[in-house]
Amino acid sequence: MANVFRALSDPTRREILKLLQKGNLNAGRITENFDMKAPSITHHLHILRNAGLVQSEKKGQQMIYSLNTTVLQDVLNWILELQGKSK
Amino acid sequence: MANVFRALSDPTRREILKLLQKGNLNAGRITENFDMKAPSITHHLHILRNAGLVQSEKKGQQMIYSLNTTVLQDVLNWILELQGKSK
DNA sequence: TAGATATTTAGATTGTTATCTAAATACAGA
DNA sequence: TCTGTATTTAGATAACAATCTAAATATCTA
Repeated sequence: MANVFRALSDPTRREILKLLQKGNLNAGRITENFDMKAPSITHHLHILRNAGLVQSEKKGQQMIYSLNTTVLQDVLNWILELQGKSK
Repeated sequence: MANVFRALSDPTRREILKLLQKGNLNAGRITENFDMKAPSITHHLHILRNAGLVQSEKKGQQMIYSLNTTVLQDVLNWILELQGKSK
């Protein structure tokens, strides 16, 4: 879960997640949304993938990224527990 | 809200919050729980305070820290929204 | 197969963060 | 007022993270 928290701590990565919420995107499309070079986005995607927050699938020469929110459940529970609103 | 995410991204700080959930503590008591020198804990407490996650009150020569979970609501909503379970 | 496009990898640079030691500040009690 | 205790501040160091350029890899299409 530490990986998830660390991944979420960066604003670019949070914005990537928001983009993917609207639908799957390839790396190029994601990059278009930021004032940043492609390798930097690749780096962020790698961290997100490592945290389990996104999944990737190769489709021809493109890499399609999709959101995976299941790992957020732990984070959610952690916060709820801290708030004393659960468990 | 970015400050909150950044504050939560560190494991020591998350543990501090967990400690404070059980009750208010002065800086010394918090420090006892970690294998770390006092100035480092002060540093973490400063970041937590900046994020609004803790409050502090001077009591004699001690500084009493307490948990404030109200700022977690935004984080919670952000996550729920990403999960598509709200808004 | 050659050239174009999409993405990633490698390596460098820069900025940020966590930690430490030493010193400063604030307060309490004799 | 002096001494001890609690906490923070200042400044240094080392590890980590974000970004870039250049190059490598993979795939598509003519």
